[in-house]
Amino acid sequence: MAQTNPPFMSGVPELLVLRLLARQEMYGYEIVRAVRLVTGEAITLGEGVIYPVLHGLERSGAVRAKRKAVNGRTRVYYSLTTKGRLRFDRLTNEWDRISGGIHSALGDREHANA
Amino acid sequence: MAQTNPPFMSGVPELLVLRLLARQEMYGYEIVRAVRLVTGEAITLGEGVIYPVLHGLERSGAVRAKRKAVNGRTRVYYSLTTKGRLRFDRLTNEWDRISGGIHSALGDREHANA
DNA sequence: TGACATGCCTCGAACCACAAAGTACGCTGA
DNA sequence: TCAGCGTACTTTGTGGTTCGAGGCATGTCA
Repeated sequence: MAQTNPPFMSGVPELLVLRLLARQEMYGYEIVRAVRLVTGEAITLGEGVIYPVLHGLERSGAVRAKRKAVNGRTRVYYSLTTKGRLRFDRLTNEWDRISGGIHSALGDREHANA
Repeated sequence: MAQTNPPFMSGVPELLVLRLLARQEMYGYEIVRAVRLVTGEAITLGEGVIYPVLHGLERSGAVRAKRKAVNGRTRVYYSLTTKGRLRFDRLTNEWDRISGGIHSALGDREHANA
């Protein structure tokens, strides 16, 4: 049912969340919409994906949570810690390595029609 | 132990196998070494990854297997079917979409240091 | 005889992305 | 007053997938 493990998406939610939080602190619902924006509509992540990622990152000390009351509503703002910054750098390198490798492999696509 | 679900690797083995077989027929062990080569050492896939992928692709009709005796050893050569060709095209589009989205999101990395 | 490369295969574990649904609040309009 | 909608956070269950380790067999070379 849940079309799980779609191709090429492992690790991507975490990378995108870290990327957004590297720029500025944000809250979950905001991140959900921001992901669509910054990826040019190419990637959409539901709340069921974002919140667990956020909680996992907080548990591992990569982000810090701060509750704020806005319009009588409570929002949980997340910001990157030094540890999160490191994790983001490491993940980015990893992404560059993998996507670079695949780019090489896909290479000259016109020659693929053997 | 088995460091499963490494970031950014879901769907990648299948894509690479299809890519190699789109060029020419190959056997499992050969594919293992070829992956290292065509990705510029960026990606290494063990036999424990390649063989299950091959079997899955065969089961779904994307590749055809042909046994050949070479030097008294039996090799199983795999070649792409029309169905496999379609699957490869679809996966490639998917890869372009996702990697493009991430590229946009990562965008100007110097501005990431908020 | 032993060691090593080739070649195919299986197994179990852990991880994690996802959809769906549930809770709750505040605003607006009828 | 009540319905409906957008915001905001959360939990649950599922299942697909990669991965390391290792088993088995053959051929070659020393």
